[in-house]
Amino acid sequence: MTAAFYKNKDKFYIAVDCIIMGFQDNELNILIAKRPFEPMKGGWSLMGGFVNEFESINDAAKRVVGEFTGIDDIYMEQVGAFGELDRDLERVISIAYYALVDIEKFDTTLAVKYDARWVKITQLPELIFDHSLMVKNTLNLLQRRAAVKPIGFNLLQEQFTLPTLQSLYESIYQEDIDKRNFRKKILSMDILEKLDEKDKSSSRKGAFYYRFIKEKYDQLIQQGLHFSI
Amino acid sequence: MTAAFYKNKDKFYIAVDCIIMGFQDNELNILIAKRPFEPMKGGWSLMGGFVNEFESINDAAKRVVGEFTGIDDIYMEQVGAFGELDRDLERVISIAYYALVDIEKFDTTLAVKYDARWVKITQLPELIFDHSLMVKNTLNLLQRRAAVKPIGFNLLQEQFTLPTLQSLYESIYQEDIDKRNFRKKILSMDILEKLDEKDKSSSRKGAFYYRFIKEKYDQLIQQGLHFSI
DNA sequence: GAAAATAAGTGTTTACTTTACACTTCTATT
DNA sequence: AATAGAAGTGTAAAGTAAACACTTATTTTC
Repeated sequence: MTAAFYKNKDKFYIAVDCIIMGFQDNELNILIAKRPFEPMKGGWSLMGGFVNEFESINDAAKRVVGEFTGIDDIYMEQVGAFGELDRDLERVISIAYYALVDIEKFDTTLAVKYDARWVKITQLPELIFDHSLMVKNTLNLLQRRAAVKPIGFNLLQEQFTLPTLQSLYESIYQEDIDKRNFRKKILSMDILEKLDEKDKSSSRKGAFYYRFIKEKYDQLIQQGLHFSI
Repeated sequence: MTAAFYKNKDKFYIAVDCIIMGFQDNELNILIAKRPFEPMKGGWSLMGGFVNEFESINDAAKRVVGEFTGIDDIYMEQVGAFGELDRDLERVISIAYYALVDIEKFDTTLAVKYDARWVKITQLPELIFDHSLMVKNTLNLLQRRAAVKPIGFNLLQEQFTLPTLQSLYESIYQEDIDKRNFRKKILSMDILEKLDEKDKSSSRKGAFYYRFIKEKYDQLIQQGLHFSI
């Protein structure tokens, strides 16, 4: 047999649908848009696009997130492939990726261009096709990942306060965390650097800024230890 | 815009590649075969097939595993989509699934038909394309899943001994487990039923058989408790 | 039929991790 | 000078995980 072996096989459109997450007002937000074309025109949808012949699926996802946010150094991970029959008019198999972005870097002119907006994860409307399922699976995956890898920092600016970091994890796990226990744990890993500057925007006392130091994290791993929240 | 929107998009062959796992000789085994066609003819390969137009990707995976094992009540889970450019001569995007089967139910005539064989996971040869990566990701996923869900039983016959169950987990985690701690933990969940019969095949004393009772597991969950090894 | 061989089976102690919990400090505002 | 409000701090108790060695049941051997 030769390449002709493939000839009688079916071919499919492949979409990438991206769960683009940002952190705003102490909550995870997801970028969604009104779908501009049929089918399901006008329905709320994740940001998506089609895979092109000469790009990998990972590259396609990176491209799509770049198109819709203007950001291109992005932490992404695949959620999985979704391929039920009734997903679309034409058969489309979709591969979902979540992306963690610093919402401050978001190019807001693109929100206008694509009729997109950031919506709190707790207040998402019903999304088209299986997009709601994709979000559900993403949150699941994110909860497992964020517990053992320092990926949460991708959602924050370089400098952040511990109260902010804590509320990020509270939003990811959707449950309250004890302030003392949280600080004890994150600081004991010695992967953060305390800065002299304070953020005074949310209290009179002000909260000190910290930075995540990747080198210190790498050291931790080299010692056979693990990140864990 | 209408369905015509899709018209200028590229289409792709979609394969499902299945990491079919069985448990034999106290070790996880994976079913692999010599590839019968080009490209990479003769290379070691996972069991795979192409997705057809009128089946979901999950159904395609079930079909493929059925074809190669003769078993059709199968625990499966998607590992993820693999879509690098150099995977094949023609562009093929592949979706990997792992399947946990009771190797006793395996139809051995199919092994002959497809030139397939069970190979210990610790002794796998280099596989074609990104199949080795798929196996690696599967073991990773399986380790995380098996720790919190009672999926290991899918690899065993209905009756099994605790020493067998333990060696299954040891093979999944690729590390030794303390016998007393293991028994304490698994028995404390009260999801197994001890039978009167013994397996005398591997010791003079013989080891009692146990059965996994799904109803007891469901009860556990209802009580807000969790399976955990 | 007694002794040996071998895997199955059994509890307790120690270390570690997680959870629960309340007051003081800092600083802007009144 | 007093007040308001979030930031910041430590300890004790409970629960979980890890370490560890001998007895039991049965077949095989002599």
